[in-house]
Amino acid sequence: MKGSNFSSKRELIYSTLCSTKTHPSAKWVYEQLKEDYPDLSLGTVYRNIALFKENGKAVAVANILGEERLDGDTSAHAHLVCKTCGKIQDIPMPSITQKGDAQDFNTDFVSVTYFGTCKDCTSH
Amino acid sequence: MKGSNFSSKRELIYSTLCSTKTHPSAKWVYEQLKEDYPDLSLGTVYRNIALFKENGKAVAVANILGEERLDGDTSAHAHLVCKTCGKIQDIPMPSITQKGDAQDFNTDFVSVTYFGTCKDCTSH
DNA sequence: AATAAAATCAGGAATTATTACTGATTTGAG
DNA sequence: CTCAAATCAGTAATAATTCCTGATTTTATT
Repeated sequence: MKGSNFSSKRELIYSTLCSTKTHPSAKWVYEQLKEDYPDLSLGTVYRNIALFKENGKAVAVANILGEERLDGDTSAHAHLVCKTCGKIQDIPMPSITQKGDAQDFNTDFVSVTYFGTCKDCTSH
Repeated sequence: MKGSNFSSKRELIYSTLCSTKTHPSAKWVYEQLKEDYPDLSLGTVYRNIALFKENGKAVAVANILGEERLDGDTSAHAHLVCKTCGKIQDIPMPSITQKGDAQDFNTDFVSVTYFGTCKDCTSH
């Protein structure tokens, strides 16, 4: 079954994704690792991240400045996204009312994101 | 000033974006228009949609199946996104608690999105 | 209406994020 | 140890999006 085998590269990619609060892009993960693991391929990073998303081990936060930004922390929390510098911060998940009835929709994941401008980009 | 001039193409693109509840991609908008306006360019659609986003006249809902999906309705509402077929539905905006204090963050827009599987994709 | 400057456009090239393919390597089960 | 399945590197291919240039349209001003 896909994604069930052990894979040292997969563990590397996952731990790197989870090692930061910056909500990185796939390319960032690749760049962090390629120094120490020069035989790592960008394609492998993309493929494994796709697996993580399928298996609910990672989520896409937003597409910022053309790059999909990821979060290996799938616990309930919301995000602040600065449109100017692209910085993404975690904040506690606000409590939200139920989305009415079932709506004939099977929800896997709720995303709450505040788009705006961070302090640094406001003051400068 | 950019985006302030009248432009017949811009109006076309905007009205097409607002004419549907399907939350289309830029390419979809282009394809709707190119029949009747064969001298419309895809680049023009992208450029104008970028202006709409800058000016708060449109928002990106999510990147689904590799395409950025848009909404010309910027009134407060939430979305149901089917990961399987890519369909996006509007639902009323749930009431959410404040995001704590100001957090030193100037919020322009709050996005609430439920990712999951729609009825059609669940039953089949 | 005529004109000039600014804004916008088409068309296509260029960029870039992401995916697909292939043959080699690694892993897991017997 | 051996074989099949999973995974990988490397690279080619794809596709979304942006950039560039010269032409057209719009706006402001006569």
